Amino acid sequence: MEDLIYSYHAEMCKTFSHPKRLELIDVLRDREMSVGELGQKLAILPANLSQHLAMMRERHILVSRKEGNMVYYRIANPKLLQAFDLLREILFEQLRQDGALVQGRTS
Amino acid sequence: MEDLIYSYHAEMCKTFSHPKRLELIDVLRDREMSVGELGQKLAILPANLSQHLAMMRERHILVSRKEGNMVYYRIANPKLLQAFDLLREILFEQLRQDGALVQGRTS
DNA sequence: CAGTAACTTTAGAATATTCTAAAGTACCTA
DNA sequence: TAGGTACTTTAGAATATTCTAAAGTTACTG
Repeated sequence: MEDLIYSYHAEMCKTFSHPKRLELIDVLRDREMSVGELGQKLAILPANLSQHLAMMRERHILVSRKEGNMVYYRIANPKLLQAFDLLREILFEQLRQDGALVQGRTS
Repeated sequence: MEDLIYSYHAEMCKTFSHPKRLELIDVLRDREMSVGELGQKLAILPANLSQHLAMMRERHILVSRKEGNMVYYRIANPKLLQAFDLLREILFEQLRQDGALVQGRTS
């Protein structure tokens, strides 16, 4: 039974295992956006963008809404951003300790 | 530059994209354990367990300590558990809404 | 209704992940 | 130092993920 929960949890985490999907989540942080708008921000082919969006929609990470010709996506659960930010904090703590990512930092 | 951060972030999340690795994190929640002890709890072949542990060690999710014949693993950063729990909360909210996971629930 | 814009889906090649079995290393103990 | 215990590494087959290009769908617009 617990095993099933770990599997669901892992499925959810797979969503976060791709840089472009993380970027999508980050870009959708404050407001919904149309697919076209997302495509402009992300430097990615439309087909590939659509695939990433579909995956996140199926896993209920994103929610979509159709309006005429356009489809708008937004983050399903704002708690997701808290988790996102927490992981990023951990990441920065690691990088600070390891001294990686030193080159190119502006701050 | 941001791209690099998303990549690091995604790399970290790959660690959480496997049920056995999530179970390892959960089992190590309260205290360090030897590899043997982990093997008993997890129903997994030693070689495979070792591979999962190595991956998490390399990504600084776990820390290991050798004592004589045995190797002990523990969670590197306690904030990780906060993120883990937050994601699990989101997961349960989703499951409650979707009505999945209904069969087999004891509570 | 023909043409176009905004997305999505499919197919399939390239790449990455996962698992098992076998071999390897390090340390302890008689 | 021979043998055992605890763990790791390697090799490679099975599976899953990702990307591109091409074709498909839906809705608007003249």
